[in-house]
Formats: sequence, structure tokens, C-alpha cells
Amino acid sequence: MTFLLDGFDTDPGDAGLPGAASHTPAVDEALLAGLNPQQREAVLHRGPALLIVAGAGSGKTSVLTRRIASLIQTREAWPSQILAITFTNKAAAEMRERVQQLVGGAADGMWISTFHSACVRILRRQAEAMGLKTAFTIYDAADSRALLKRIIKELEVDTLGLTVPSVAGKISKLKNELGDVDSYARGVNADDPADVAFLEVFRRYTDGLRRANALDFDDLIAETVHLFRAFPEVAALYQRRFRHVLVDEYQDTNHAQYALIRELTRPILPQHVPADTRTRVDATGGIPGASLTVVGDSDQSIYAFRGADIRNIVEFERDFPETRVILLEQNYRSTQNILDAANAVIANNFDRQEKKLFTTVGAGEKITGFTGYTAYDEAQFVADEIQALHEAGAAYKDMAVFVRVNSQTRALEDILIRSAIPYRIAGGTKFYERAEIKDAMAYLIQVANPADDLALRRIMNTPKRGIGPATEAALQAHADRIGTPLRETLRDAGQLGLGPKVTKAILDLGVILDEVEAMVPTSPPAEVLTELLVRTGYVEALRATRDPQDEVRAENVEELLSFTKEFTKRNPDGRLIDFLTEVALVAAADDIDDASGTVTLMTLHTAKGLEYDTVFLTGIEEELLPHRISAGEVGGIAEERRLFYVGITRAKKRLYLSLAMTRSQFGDTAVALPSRFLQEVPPELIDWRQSPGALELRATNLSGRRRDASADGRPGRRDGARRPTFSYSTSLPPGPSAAREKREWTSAVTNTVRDNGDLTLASGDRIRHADFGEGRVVAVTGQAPKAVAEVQFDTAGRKRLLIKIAPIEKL
DNA sequence: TGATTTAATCGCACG
DNA sequence: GATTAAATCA
Repeated sequence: MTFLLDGFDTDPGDAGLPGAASHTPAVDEALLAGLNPQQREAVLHRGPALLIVAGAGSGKTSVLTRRIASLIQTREAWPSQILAITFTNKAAAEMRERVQQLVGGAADGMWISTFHSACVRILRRQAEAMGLKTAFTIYDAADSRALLKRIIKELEVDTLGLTVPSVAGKISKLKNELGDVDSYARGVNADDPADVAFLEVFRRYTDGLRRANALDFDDLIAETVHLFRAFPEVAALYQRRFRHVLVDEYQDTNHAQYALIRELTRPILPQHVPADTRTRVDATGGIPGASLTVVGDSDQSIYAFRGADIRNIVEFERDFPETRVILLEQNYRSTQNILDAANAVIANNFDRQEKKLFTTVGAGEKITGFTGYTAYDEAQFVADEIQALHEAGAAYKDMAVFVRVNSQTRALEDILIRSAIPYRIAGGTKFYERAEIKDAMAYLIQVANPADDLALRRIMNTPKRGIGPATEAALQAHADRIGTPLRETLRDAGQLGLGPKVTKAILDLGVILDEVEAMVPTSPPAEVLTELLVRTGYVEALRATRDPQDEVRAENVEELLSFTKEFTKRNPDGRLIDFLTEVALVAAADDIDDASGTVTLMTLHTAKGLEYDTVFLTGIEEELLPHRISAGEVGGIAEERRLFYVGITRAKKRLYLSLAMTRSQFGDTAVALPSRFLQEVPPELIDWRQSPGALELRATNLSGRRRDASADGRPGRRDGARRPTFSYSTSLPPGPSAAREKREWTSAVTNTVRDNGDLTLASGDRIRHADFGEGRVVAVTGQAPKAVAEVQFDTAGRKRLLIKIAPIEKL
């Protein structure tokens, strides 16, 4: 290893060689306008390795884009020699756009993409070397789970504690560590039946992927690393091409990604340098490694659960000698109050590099705290505040509501709908995860990659053709016998002794797939999809059912069709496989559309990298943030704290911290405790509208049915002393007493929903609301069924209500 | 045999 | 609450 690192030694005579020189380039001052000294240096430093420790909101995107622009402007690098890696496609698109603004069309030849997209590009070009066809398909998490489910069922190993999620997680972890079946087999514990069984599942899963000509998400990275290691001359191709590698969000890289970066920036040995190279060689006849720039913040590392290794950034200096480290601590996003809260919270994580964010914009408003009785109560507070801010001139699009888990959005959605506040959910149930979209995609995948059995099984009986489980099993048995993909067996249906009706259905499907497959090479994706949908009668079948939801589903499929058309507009030469790749790689954070005039709901994870004027951080409760599952994992609490930190630092002007005293989960209602993290925020920074203590007191007086934490049999852990002293855990008793108690809280909001039909209200009407009591209608806007009434309640203040569904009656 | 209805189970974040 | 297995219907 050492001899390779020697290649990083710089030769002073090589000033013109990209990536090897250490000097200050002559960069246009305009490119540096508005940068502070540290940012400036981060743009201008030249050398083999640069680590930019960028605190939240410190302008790192600006630094990265200008650094890229400076390389191009000074002619130190061609655009094609630059590889910039971001965390999401959205971040990549944004970076490309900002670089474009700085250098114009020169940005076109650069690779600015996610790890996964970059690897797919490399793998498609070099797929033959890996024994794959270039049209390999990409299995998303759901596809992988479907395959695992079949295997686990087949082997009947679920009794050994091998569940689909546990096995999927373990395989993913192994692949992130660049492990494979063989390496696992060497270390397997032969005395442990569960371990042996896991190995068999892993082996069959790997075989299944290979036979289906498919790669899962983790393979995309790992296989690229394996490719580079197995074929140094292939690696040399990319090492020679990319002279500048830049990686954003480096704290969230896993081992495989780290290895990939290592391979890409490795010096090229003389024997792998082609004779006709135009890149300058060093004294030994080799080519020095590419210049590497990484940007990250270990305080924002929130993906350890999926294999991100914080050591990658902590030990960067050791891994890459001659690293220059630059700290960016000045924050250009938030007020000092928000930063003080963030600094105070993150200071509770020991073992971190000291870093304190500061700003020059002033203290700003205090943080607002609120404790609701229930999640609905909390949601009502959020909705009321959003409405008040909106009326004061704030745009909906500048506000965001963060949740720890997706299930929290339900109460928020209910209330936002009732309050007639426009909102959207980033991530959530993603478009491409809907059943009808997966169906349509499976058709496309089948004709692009006929080896993909998983896709074929999905569509074999969708729409209904009378091909049931028994028939499928017969086809599968035949496929196993003759050793071909399932698809091949469709043609042989006549030989299997099936009923005439079923046989015809199978043959017909086979003919459709074959004929559509033949048009793939010459037709754009939209035509292929249309042909499939029409000939299989998929949309028609949806429209024919009684289920009103199916109408929406049919529309979704048509939206997918328009996506394919859009795709072709963007990429006139785009093939079907390119479209499928793009879809496979879209992520939750990618579909956040800033332009729309709506409040955005999202998880804290999705929020990373974003910023909003106003941020509502909801559900700041024990068991939720920190999430209960994190308690059992090493460093789990610290990671949850970073998640809280990430949430706080998204806010530019206003931050709200809210929680509920009770939270309903899985049907029953449980008492929730204020999060320990709340106590880490300096009390003088929070202005409580309703503090946890105030409600706690009342709850005590009223219920008197508390049990101590020890009663539920969970021994106190190391961090037990830090838990709030009023620790208890019990279910709220249902029945009349609970209902009566609820009425004691004037702001208690229930989840009552009603269909008022075509009830019409006019200004001046008196109404009674199930939660807010009586009030007078002040104004009515909009058309039924979306008409909104503005009501001045006698005790609950002014609210906006969607008339059709509000629990109200006219008096 | 396949389609439809009913009961039972299980829940974290994501490219 | 959504998904999935068992039970019943055609």
C-alpha cells in the first residue's frame, strides 16, 4: 500500500499537471466575491487531498461549485476530468445548475451525480467484463425483499429467526463492507443453524440476482469496486480520466464508497499507462492519483444505520497524507438563537471535533415550544401557527414540518386538510412505489430484460388472466427443469398439460411480450409502454372495476406514461434501459419541488441539506426522538442527537419545537415523555406556549393512574439518570373517564371526521364544532367541495375549516 | 383452480 | 392502517 501512496508525492516541476500541483492558481476575482477567508481558501487550495469541514449552513455548496468553476476557468482541468459526487440526484442537479451559471456550457462534460448513478454509468459500459448484460436491471429495496421472501419461504428458515428485514439488513451491511458469499462462507459458524441458513439464503439471493441479470443497490457500488480491483486496466481508464474527484456529504459514505473513492484516486502504475497517453506522467512513468476534495460534517452524520462509517471523515487525514483541512464555521443561514440551541445540543455528543457555529445576523426570534395533549392537538397548533404566519405574509413554501417517522404525518395531514392549508409530503409513499406503477414498470423491465423473473411473476396475472399460483408453480418447475428464465417457458405452455383457457392466456402473454420486446431497440420508452398497456388491457381493466380508487390508479399509470414522454424530450436518444435506471435511482429527497406554494412535510432524514425560513420540529419525545430502536445500538443516541441537530439547523428565521403528551401508535394510545434532548436546549432560548410541565401537572391531578417505569420490567440503562424524573409508561384507560378528561383541555383536538355532504355556510352563520365549541362564520371562500369557512370561535380563536369534512353543525 | 372475502399480523430513517 | 394468510365462494 505504501508504495502506491508514494505517488501522491508532488513534483514541483509538474505545476501544470492537474491534481498534482500545490500552488495558488490565478482565479478570476469575480468567482471569489462574497467569500470569507476560509471559504476562499477552500476554493483556491490545490494539492492531492482537501478536507472541508463544513458546519451546517456554512455555504459549502457555494464553495464546491466555485472550486469546480475555478478549475475550469484557469484551465487546470477539462470539464470531462471532473467527477463530483453528491448525496441525492436533486443535489446533483442543483450543483450542475450552479456550476453552469458560473462557467456556462462547459459544465456539460462533467460527471456530477450520485455514487449510484456514477457506478451505473461505469457498470453499463463495462458490464461484459462482469459477466452481465448491459441491460441489467436494478433491484430497489422492495424488489430485493420480494426475492428474499421467496427464498426464505422456499427454505423454510423463518423459524430460525431469519426474517426478510433482518436478512436484507445483514446482506446490505455485508455488501457495504465489500463482503460476498464466499467471504462470508469462510467465517460462517457451522455449529449455528441460523448462521448456516443465512449463508444459504445469501447464496440463493446472489444466484437469483445473477440469473435475473440484476443488481441491487449495494451491488452498484460494490461491483464497481470489484471491477476496478479485478481489472486494473479498466480502473486506469477512469483514474486517468478523472483528475479531480469531489465528494459531498462525505460523513455519510460507507466502506464500499470509501473504497471506490480510493480506487478512483489511486496513482496509475507505469504498466497501466497506455503509450499514447496525453496525461503527463511522473518520474517513474506512472500517473499520480487524482486530486480529492471531500466536504462533510461529522455532526450531521445520520446514516450509520445503513452502513455510513463516520471514521471515513474522522480518519481522512490519516488515510490521505498531505491533506489540507479547512474549517467552515460561519453560518449564513440561521439566527444566533437557533445556532445557540444547535451548538448546545450537539455539545452533548462526546468524542467529536469541537466546532461552534456563529453568525453575524443577530439573535433573532426565540424558539417557540408547544406541548399538545395528543398528536392531533400538536398538529392543530402547527396548523394554527402556519395559518397565522401565512396571514402575516409568509409564503407556504418557506415553511416545513419535520417528523421523525412517516407515521407522524397522518395526524398532521388530517389537520392540515381540515384547516385548508396546502401541503405536500416529500418522500412518503413514493409515486414509484405504488402498486400500479410497479406493475407498469414490471412490464417495461420484462421487455428490457427478459431474464428478470421477478418482474414477470409480478405481471403474469395482472391484469387477471386466470394464471394462479398453481399454474405459476408449474411454469417455474418447467423453467427449473430446462434451466431457463421463466419467460422462455411461456412459449412451452402447450406442453404442460394445463387447461385450454390457461394455456391460451399464457401463450397470448408470451406473444405480446415477444412482439413488444422486438420494438424496444427502435422505439422510445413511451411507445413501448403504450403498446404494453393497450395490448394487455391493463388500464382498461383498472377502469372497468367498481373500486373508485382504481380510477386514481389509472390516472397514475397515465402520469407514468407522460413521464416517459418527458424523459424522451430530455434525452432524445434515451433507451428504455436508461429510463428504467433513472426511475430506479430516484430518491425521496429528489422530488422536493421548491416552487410550489405549499407547506412541506418530511422526515428529518429527508430534510438534510435543505433550509426553510420556518421549521416545525414535531414529536420531540422519548421513544420517538431518540427513537426507541436506537437505544439498543451503539452510538444510537448520539446519532439521534445529530438528527435533532440537523433538524434545528435547517431553520433560517423561526424554529418551533413541539411534542404531544400522548401518542397513538398501532391502535392504542400511550403516554409520551418529553425528549431528553429538549433539556439540552438552553431554557432561556425557548418561549413555551404550553410547556410539558404545565400539562404534566394537570395530567397528574386528573388521572392518578400512574405506574413507575420499573413496573414494565425494563431495567434502567446507563443513560437512565438522564431520563426525565417523571418516567412512566402505561396505556391511557379508554372509556368515559378519558373522554371527560379530554374536555378539560380547551385545545384538545380529536380526530373526528365527518362528511357534511353539501352543507353550505354563509358569513354570519353560527356553528358548533366538536372540538372548538361554538363560533360565528366570518367568511366563506372557494367552491364546494373545497369551500373553506373562516370561523371566529367563542373560546378557541379563529380557524379556517374545510366545510365538507369539518366536525361541525349549523345552529 | 382461481377469485373474493375475512381474519390476523406488524410496523424507522433511504440511494 | 396496510399487507398477507386462511377461508369461502364461483
